Amino acid sequence: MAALDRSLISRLPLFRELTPDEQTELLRSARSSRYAKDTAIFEQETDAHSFFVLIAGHIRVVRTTPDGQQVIARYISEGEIFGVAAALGRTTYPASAVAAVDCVVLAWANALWPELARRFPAFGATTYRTVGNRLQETQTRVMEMSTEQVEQRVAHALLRLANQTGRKTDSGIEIDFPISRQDIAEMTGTTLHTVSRLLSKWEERGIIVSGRQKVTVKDPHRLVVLSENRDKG
Amino acid sequence: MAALDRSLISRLPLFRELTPDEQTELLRSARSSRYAKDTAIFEQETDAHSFFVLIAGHIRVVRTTPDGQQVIARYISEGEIFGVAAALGRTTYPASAVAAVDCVVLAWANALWPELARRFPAFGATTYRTVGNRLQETQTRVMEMSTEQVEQRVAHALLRLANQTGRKTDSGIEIDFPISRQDIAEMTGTTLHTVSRLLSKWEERGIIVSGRQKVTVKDPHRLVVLSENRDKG
DNA sequence: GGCAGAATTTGCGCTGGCGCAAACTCGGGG
DNA sequence: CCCCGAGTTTGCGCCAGCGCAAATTCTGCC
Repeated sequence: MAALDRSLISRLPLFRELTPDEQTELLRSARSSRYAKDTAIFEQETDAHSFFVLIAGHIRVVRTTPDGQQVIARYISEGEIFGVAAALGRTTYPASAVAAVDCVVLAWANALWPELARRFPAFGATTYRTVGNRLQETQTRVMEMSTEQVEQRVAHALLRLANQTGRKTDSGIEIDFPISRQDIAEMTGTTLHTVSRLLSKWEERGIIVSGRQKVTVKDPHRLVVLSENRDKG
Repeated sequence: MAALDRSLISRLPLFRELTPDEQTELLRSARSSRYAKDTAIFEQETDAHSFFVLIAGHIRVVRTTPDGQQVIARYISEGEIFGVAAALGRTTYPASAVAAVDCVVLAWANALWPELARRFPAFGATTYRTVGNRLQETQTRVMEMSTEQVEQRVAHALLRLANQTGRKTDSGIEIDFPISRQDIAEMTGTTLHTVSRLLSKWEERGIIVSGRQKVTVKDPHRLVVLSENRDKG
């Protein structure tokens, strides 16, 4: 394996508080891998052996129900840490991680976590802050599913995707990885049919443009209105 | 304030890995308070000043939407740590904590967290394990809300309550704090009307008995069947 | 012991969104 | 360049569960 270059991580918030030497040291214990689109980085319920940082690409975190239905827990963007079972004392991964596009990933063996967290406190702290954010986001999602209509939830989901992974184009903010109606349905607790109908309606009104596995938000503001308003359908 | 007795916490899993001396030391930096039923230990969005351990009672963790609707994030039982904003680098509480019955609570100033976590690694590790469990539970709840019918969700919620806080009586497993139909609705994303109808139906069939702010599970097994089965209404 | 208010039950009508099915469209591999 | 299959759109019928409303039953307080 080639030595990993510090430039891989020096720009990422997760590592920014570390000195160059520390960054180099942290990298020395990591291994890097590529994952082709639609391959799994790890699978739900399997023994957690490593934790990861996404260097390039997008990852879909998916939980599968006992009867095989899938729910998308979240998307991971570049620079984010994921699969942090070790930091939370878990022995298995509670979900699967699947490359949404070709990805580059750094991995550390779980056994290294205690030492790394001790040696680089800022790294540990950032990780736990991330966990805290995800817990809150997940609870927010429970709230949305409890109190909002499907239309509001899908609007919220698109806005979140646009913010987190949106790429500005001349026609609007494009979600920069392939995402199907089915994916959006699995993020919002509805069916691909309902998502399709909503996107069609919004496209008619010029709020978005969408194609096969592709959504571009043209008018975020009107989407915000939809996400807040129980009526105004 | 009277000195806190080590017997308060020595039986709790959170502290069991600590030596008696360590337990005493940990207690020295804590303060204990009582909260009457329906009073708040902390409020959503306010500055997080402390983290807590519940010594006696039951606590409801509630999130309120911008338009005032409430969702119950979880119930805290005796011995559990809660309000751990500090450990996750948050500056405000993401939810409110309200005493479901009269409660006794230990509190530590947030500023103490780093030192305590360093000094008592087992304490920190247990806390993070708890956070990990809650994250997973919350994601499970998202899954349930995405894929299950209301009847299944309410059955799941009752089973969870019975397991976590159930008290065995001669007539079944009684949830040992006052819980209204409205509360159950806020846990499962439905309305008190629907909960009431379900409980009535289950009572007719002898699966539960229920009264005002009270539910006793008589036949957990049939409740499990209901929680798993999309039909068999 | 009685009363006011809270919690619960139950009826009824309506509808958002699901399930099913069929048609259509697009993009990539052969 | 054409074909195949995945992804998407759209129509249609139905029903779980919500919203509203009213009646009923507790229960804690005075």
